[in-house]
Formats: sequence, structure tokens, C-alpha cells
Amino acid sequence: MTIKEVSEKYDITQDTLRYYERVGMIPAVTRTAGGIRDYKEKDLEWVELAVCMRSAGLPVDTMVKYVELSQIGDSTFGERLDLLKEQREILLDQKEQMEETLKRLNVKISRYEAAMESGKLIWDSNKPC
Amino acid sequence: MTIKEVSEKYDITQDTLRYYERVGMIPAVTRTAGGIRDYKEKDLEWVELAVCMRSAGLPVDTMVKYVELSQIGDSTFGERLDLLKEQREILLDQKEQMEETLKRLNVKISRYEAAMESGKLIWDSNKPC
DNA sequence: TATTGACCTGGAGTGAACTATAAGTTGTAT
DNA sequence: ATACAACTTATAGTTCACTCCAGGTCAATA
Repeated sequence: MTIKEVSEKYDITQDTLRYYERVGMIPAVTRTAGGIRDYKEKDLEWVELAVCMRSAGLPVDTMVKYVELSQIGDSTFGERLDLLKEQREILLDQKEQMEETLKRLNVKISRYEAAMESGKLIWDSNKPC
Repeated sequence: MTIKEVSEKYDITQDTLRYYERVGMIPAVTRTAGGIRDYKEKDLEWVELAVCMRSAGLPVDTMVKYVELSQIGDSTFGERLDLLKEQREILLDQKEQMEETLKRLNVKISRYEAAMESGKLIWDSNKPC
């Protein structure tokens, strides 16, 4: 699969795909004799994982670390498991923070809707809401 | 309340507080005769809102827009409501994406745990998991 | 009144994650 | 064989959200 096809499949730019490979967020991609990238099944799986993790805000550094450990081999199982668990904790915290903010947004939206309906303010106008 | 106290209360730096004010993410803070910031109740509420929204990843620009609309007055109610609803949609999407990633992390973690227990791999070692 | 520490502004610097550019190579269609 | 699009690398530039610094002002204390 060419870089163009992969970029379309996962909706990221070719530049980003090359960047991910360059910094080690995915292992070296299979190449043709001429040096052109030819993404195989295993390459695609790494890309898919990278895209998924980045879309949740997981730092590039962390994925790089994970890939490095994977390249070393079975001896790094424990470390990889620790890394994954740590990231899960971070994501859970972020999710909670997001839910907190969503709750606030909902309160504000309700107030605005009530205010628009009744045609008048129901809170001090120089305060945020 | 001094900037030092506010920075401690909300656990952000004084520089960040000044930055938020400078870019308009919070309205101009009350000052003493000598020009020193003296955060009043309404200032604190704006700070608190800013911190909450930022912690969920809402862009600074968006908060700036919201503050600008608020300064204009009641005529911008509709626009503010639209802005809040739009941000809610974005946050909900992000939350979904996060849940997706969490699910993946959980699958990976389970596999690693199973592999460590049984002492052997249960997936192709050159694939991500 | 002098010193000291907290505060002020304007502007420059930083780190993360891309994103763009230039100059060259590969591969395909005529 | 030649044109030309799609690829390659190395490197520089951009955006976002801070973060730091220099040089100056304000205010409480000895």
C-alpha cells in the first residue's frame, strides 16, 4: 500500500506518516527495492494504533517508548504492561475532567436557554454565568 | 486577592494568569490604585471558568471569543449559546474517541497480563498486539 | 528613608506536534 | 527515451499554549 493510500485510509497527511516513522512512533516501514514505502499489514496495524492513541491525546514520546520496548523483545513485557496501565490511568483522569467540564457546559447552556426564553437575564451580567 | 494567592488557589502559575488576561481569555482584572491585580469575586469566577475549560482541552481562542461576546452584552446571547453548544459537541466527540482508546488499552492490557501469566506470546510478535 | 520582596510590562524563548519546502530519485505512460 | 507525477530525504517553519527574563514600580518593614 502506498503512502498516499494509507494517508487516505487513516485520514492523516503523508507528512505526518513520515514524521511518525522518523521519530519512531511506528517501526520502520517496509520499502520497495527503490526505497519507496510499501505499507504491509503489520505496518498498517502500527499506523492504526498510533492514530488511535494520538487521537486520544496520548503523547508521541509515550508511543515511541512503547515501540522501542516492543522492538527489544519479550523481555520487555512487564515494562510495556506498566506503560499501558499508566497511560490508562492518565486517560481515565482526563476523561473525568472532561465530564466535569461537560457538566458545566450543560449548566451554562440550560441557563442561556432559559434566559433566552424568558427574555431576561437570570444571573449577574458581569459574571461568567 | 493577590495574584500569588489566586495562582495557589487554582494551581496555575502567575505567568499563566497574566497570559490569560493579556490574550483576553478572562476580562481585565480589578487593579489597586498602584496598578497591582486585586482579584475580586467576579474575577475569580472567570479564572475558575478558564481553568476548567482549558483543563478539558478547550482552545484558548474559543474562550477569548466567549469573553468578547460577553463583554458586548445581552445582544450576543444567541451567539454565546451557539458557541457553547458547538464546544459541547466537540467535547462529546473527544470523549467518545477517548473511550474508544481506553477500550483498546484495556484489550492490550488483558492480553499482556494473560501472556505474562502463561509465560508465552499469544500474538504475532512483530505486530503491535 | 532605605531596603527588600512582590508585583508590573513588553518581549523573547520553549516544547510539542506537526507542516512546508527544496532538491533529488523512482516509476510509469507515451 | 523522455516527460512527468509521485515518491524520497533533510531541514526549516508554524501553531499553540505557555514560560521565562530584563528592567522597572509598588508597598511593607527595619
